[in-house]
Amino acid sequence: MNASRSPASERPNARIKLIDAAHVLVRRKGYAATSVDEICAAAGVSKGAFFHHFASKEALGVAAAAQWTARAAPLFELPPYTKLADPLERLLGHIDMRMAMIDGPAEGFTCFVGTMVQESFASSEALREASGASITAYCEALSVDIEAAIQQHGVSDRVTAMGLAWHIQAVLQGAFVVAKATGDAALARDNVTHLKRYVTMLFGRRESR
Amino acid sequence: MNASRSPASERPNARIKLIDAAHVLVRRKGYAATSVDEICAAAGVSKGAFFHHFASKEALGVAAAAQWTARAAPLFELPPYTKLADPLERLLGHIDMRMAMIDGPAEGFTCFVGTMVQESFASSEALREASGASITAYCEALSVDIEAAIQQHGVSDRVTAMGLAWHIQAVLQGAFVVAKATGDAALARDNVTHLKRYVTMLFGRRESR
DNA sequence: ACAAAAATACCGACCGGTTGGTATCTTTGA
DNA sequence: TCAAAGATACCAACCGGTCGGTATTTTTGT
Repeated sequence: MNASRSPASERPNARIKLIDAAHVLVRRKGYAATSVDEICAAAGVSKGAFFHHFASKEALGVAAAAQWTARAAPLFELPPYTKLADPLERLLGHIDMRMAMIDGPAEGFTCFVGTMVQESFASSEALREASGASITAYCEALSVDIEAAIQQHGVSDRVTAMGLAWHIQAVLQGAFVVAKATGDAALARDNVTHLKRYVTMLFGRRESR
Repeated sequence: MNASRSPASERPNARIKLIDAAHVLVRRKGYAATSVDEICAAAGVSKGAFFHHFASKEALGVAAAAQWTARAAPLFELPPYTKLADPLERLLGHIDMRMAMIDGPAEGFTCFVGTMVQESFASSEALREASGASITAYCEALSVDIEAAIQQHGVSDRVTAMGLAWHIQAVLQGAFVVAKATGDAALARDNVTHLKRYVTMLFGRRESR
């Protein structure tokens, strides 16, 4: 039993630096336009190190998608509103937080896996699957509070927790496209305002403020 | 006065074949991953012809974005629901039509400019601008009926015609991302159902069906 | 009316640079 | 001591783009 052993090859430094660099560069330029050399340069790591840790550029993409999921996890635990008693309040708090994140240049708030899957869904099943898994994990995390809110407040027929979670995800992804196309983060935030209004109306609340 | 003269370099055959091929290939694989050679092969045209009609790959992207706008125009004129008297009914009919279009493989119903702008917004201002213009044109066309519906039916405060048009656009773009990530067009259609429910609620209608 | 001239459409070989990936060597740490 | 981590050098395929040239159509001068 060697306790000093890292659990699953999570020790090395170059590996995580390469993944971080991929997150930055792919969000800015897309997956195909980002070269391995660029990622290495941004990570301050040699090309030999890259192919020591990853069998291919595609393998890096898969690992970066998994890391993206891990990176999103704190969003569901850390913020103050996650301690609220009412699950609907927690959900609306989450939407507010996602809206507040949409600020500055688009490459700073857009979704790594959302960007990557747009380019790879038809050409790489491995990348598509990894991206899909990351997005699905986000929706499943969201659906916990949504399900509780449905139990507590009731909701219109034919609305499921996962269905609404996917809709929230879609509005966010769509807002990112709008931000990229117009260069205007405020326009993207307006979409999330519509989303919040929809959720509020769905659960039969008066519109606040 | 020579009446047989074509108006503005719209005559050649290779040009439109190259743009059509670009629409197909970029929607399937993305802009960066689609090579000029591939586009030429798909169009059945030589590389020399490509660079005769377009100064660069980027110039083709700009032209293809403009053509994408032209291709979308009939959506606002042809369908039967565009003849309805109530602008809200026309709007809901349009949403229904967009939902019905989401079927089969994702490359068949997703948005060329939406895909392209995701990759190019930070690396090519020309492509970003051309894509943004195409999306904006769609929103402006949508906003005509929305504005009329607001006048006729009234709507909650702080909702503008263009703002709602952008939201509709965002939900569609987001639905495309969901379809690509999951490979499930039905999941993408569910998002548009949420959108239709939102619009219906916004205008104070009872939910139909 | 008609040939010369000019413009347009198109071709495919070719270029320098970049791509993802490999082979080999050196360093590090326990 | 020895395997993992990292670096250097290198490769063949492919990239966007150029080039010299031909075929066809349109314009022009008389």
